[in-house]
Amino acid sequence: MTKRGYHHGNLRQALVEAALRLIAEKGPQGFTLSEAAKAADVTPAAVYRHFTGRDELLAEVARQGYEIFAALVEYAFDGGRPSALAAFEATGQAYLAFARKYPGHYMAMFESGLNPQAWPEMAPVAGRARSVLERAADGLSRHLPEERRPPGSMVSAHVRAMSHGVVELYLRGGSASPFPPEELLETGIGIYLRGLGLLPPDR
Amino acid sequence: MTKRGYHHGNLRQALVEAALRLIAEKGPQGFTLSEAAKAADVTPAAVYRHFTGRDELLAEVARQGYEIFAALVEYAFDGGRPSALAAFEATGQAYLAFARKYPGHYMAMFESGLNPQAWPEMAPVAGRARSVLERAADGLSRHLPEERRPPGSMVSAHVRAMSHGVVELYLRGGSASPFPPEELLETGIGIYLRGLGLLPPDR
DNA sequence: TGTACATCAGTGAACGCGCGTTCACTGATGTAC
DNA sequence: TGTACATCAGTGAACGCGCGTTCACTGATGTAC
Repeated sequence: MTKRGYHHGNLRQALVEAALRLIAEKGPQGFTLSEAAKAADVTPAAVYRHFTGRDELLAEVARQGYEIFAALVEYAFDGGRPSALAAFEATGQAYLAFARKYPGHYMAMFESGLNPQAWPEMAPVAGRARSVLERAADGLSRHLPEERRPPGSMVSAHVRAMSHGVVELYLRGGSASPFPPEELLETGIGIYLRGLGLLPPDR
Repeated sequence: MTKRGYHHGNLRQALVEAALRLIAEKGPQGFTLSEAAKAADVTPAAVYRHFTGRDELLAEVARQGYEIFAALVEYAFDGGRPSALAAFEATGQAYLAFARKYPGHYMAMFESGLNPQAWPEMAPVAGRARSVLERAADGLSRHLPEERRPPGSMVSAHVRAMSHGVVELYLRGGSASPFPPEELLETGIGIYLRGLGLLPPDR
């Protein structure tokens, strides 16, 4: 079933995976084309058979990350059990779990500084994940009285911001905190949803 | 009043300021000692009269950033008007304003990946800003009934996470949002404080 | 099945570049008398 | 005020390194007959 190509086999994907490991280790800025090539047991020049250069390889890593992330989020909401609210509450945790489980993808997506719009293959995939989150948030806020119903795009931006902040400061970074990142995020989002009126005011 | 040194004047600070501009332009990873030297009209080797190397220069930039940030936060809370709550609400905005006004400092502090603990001159200053925020949060949560009173260190971590997330995703990053970062953060923190019970449930 | 040929993935050497860092030096500044 | 000397901030050249990228090539694989 594994169709081997001419020489190496599937060098393209092997390079992506090597890059993934390197990015997770040293960050997206520390990742180099040459090292990725070496890790795939290949000359740097060979990379140019599959990518136009360093940046396109990095962009492909990010693109695959968005693919995985979008699938994850879609699945979480399609099977939104026991309730849409509970599923949405889990969003932040999904974000955090993704950052833990796919650090290379996460860094390429959110810490590399590359602009999704500049890579035509990446933009639509990135948009998909975002739109799922927004629709879920829209669905939720419909339970609120109209006069204090923030748009779904705002709610999902809030949750995304807090999740990303926790990842960068307390999962990744040196910022010490007496609380594990998961707890920090769970409590933070809980308080936020209570503030929205989606959870009862007392415990 | 401006005491000129031997040749250049105050090269040490001139280098810090050159670095600041470069970091703001290209990020902390893109900043190089050689370019900073050139921007200060000096040979790269001259840098070694004032710093042990590239990383120490970067660390000094971050240290000065923490100094400014700590002063800013301290001032905001000492004159906490019209109320401690209002002052605390403004915390996030102060964070965001700092990121806008001092982008080079901000990046050196939070995006360079350097560990404050590794730089003895930096750690205490970094700790000062954090402790002010925590004490302010502690003061606030004392208004809450004991059974739902999260520790100040948790509340300030939540606010810090959301602020940082907004900066990275919506101020800095390419993530488009229909809302300006300031609005996103103000609404986010408002909802959060409402969830804490520090603001009335309705508008 | 066997042979001649076309394709093209990966090689190996080379390029120009900018990096951080070192070192012996030089010459402007500060100081002692 | 003038002179001899000490200091030390900044110079200029050099280093070894790894980077991304290019190019003519080679030889394993696929294909036509």
